[in-house]
Amino acid sequence: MESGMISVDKWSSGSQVYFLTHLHADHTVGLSSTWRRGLLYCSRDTAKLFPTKFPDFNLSLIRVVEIGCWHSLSLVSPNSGSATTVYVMAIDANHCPGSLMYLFRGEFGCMLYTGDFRWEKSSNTVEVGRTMLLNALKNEKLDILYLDNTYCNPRFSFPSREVAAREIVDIINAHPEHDIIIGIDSLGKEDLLLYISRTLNIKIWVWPERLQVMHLLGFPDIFTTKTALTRVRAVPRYSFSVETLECLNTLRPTIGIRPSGLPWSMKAVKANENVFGSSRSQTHEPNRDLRSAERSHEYIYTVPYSDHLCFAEIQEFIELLQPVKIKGIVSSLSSNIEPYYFFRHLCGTKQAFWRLHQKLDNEEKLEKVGTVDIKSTIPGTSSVAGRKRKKVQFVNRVSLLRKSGHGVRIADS
DNA sequence: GCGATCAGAT
DNA sequence: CACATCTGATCGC
Repeated sequence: MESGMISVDKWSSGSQVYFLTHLHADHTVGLSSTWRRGLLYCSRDTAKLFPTKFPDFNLSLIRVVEIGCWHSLSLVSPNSGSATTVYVMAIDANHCPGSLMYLFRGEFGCMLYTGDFRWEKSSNTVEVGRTMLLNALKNEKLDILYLDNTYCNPRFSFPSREVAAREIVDIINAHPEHDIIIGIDSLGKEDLLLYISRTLNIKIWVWPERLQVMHLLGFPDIFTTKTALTRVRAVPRYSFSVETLECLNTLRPTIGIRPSGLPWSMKAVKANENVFGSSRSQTHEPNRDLRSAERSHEYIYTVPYSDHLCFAEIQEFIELLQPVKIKGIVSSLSSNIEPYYFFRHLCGTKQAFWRLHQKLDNEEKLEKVGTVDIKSTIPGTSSVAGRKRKKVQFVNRVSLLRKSGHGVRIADS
């Protein structure tokens, strides 16, 4: 029977209340202007932006969750059918404007749903979030951690956004006579644009809808839709291509910058090929020596500016919280796998629990993550050939899982 | 005809 | 190869 209490980033029916971590499109699949399944909890910034994405949404269904304090929800226990109270605290997820993680406490125990997040040592937001989490958990164990496992593989090593932003400014400074275009999405990377603007004392062009988002979020007046005012333009990522750059270069010398992308993963694969063999005694620091910006094309620079945490940050986060159990919130075709594949040894209590489940998980993994590159993660694992045979036959199932997207229903009966 | 869902491209 | 998003096709009402 499907009768849950709480859904996070999941919009099929059957829950009493619904939580949204942030407003990126892949987390709102199933939400629409005609929503009427129940109350929707989100951050203040997310609530502000809501009407731009869902114009006719019934705003009386939205509840703003303030960061850093416990809120109580009166719900019905799916087990007993009687009233029960659930407590929730929101923490800044440091992913995009308005993004939150949610810490829940109730009859089901204590669980944290991170949503997409970044966890940089150097970040003040992270420092605040760390304190909030530790205070909120105090002497209580975290039963389940729903984790952003987007980059949960040692191959994913990249610098803080602060470092990446400096690299981008360096690239711009190295092209004083060029126009610059930067590919961004409809939400996110605002801090990068602010940093560029402040450092170079220059305005940033954005497209009109994006300017409206900036205004709604209360960013300083450094964004403009007037092309003549600046040589730096932030453009929708989908309109950013080799063809675009080649076309622009027939008019004016122009370079494109892509914050995020693949070169760091390719390099990291080479650099870390054997890393897992010794990784249990070794920490994975973000690679500071590697010059990470890469010229992937005559006019295009790709810089590892990521709004998701890297592998080393995942490790730190798990060591901090020592959850009993971890579940990844992202399923991917090939390059990441279930977090406890790497971090089982860092989980709280109940080693027997893990031993028991490891066998099941290994079998399950073949089905869920059929195309994972075993060689680059655990060299020398036996029966690799057997796993590879499974690879093809599970591709369809993996892609189904992938389409199912993010989100979870908590405390199903 | 419209929204929801999916496949494919970027 | 990753993410997040757009376009266009298809499905269901």
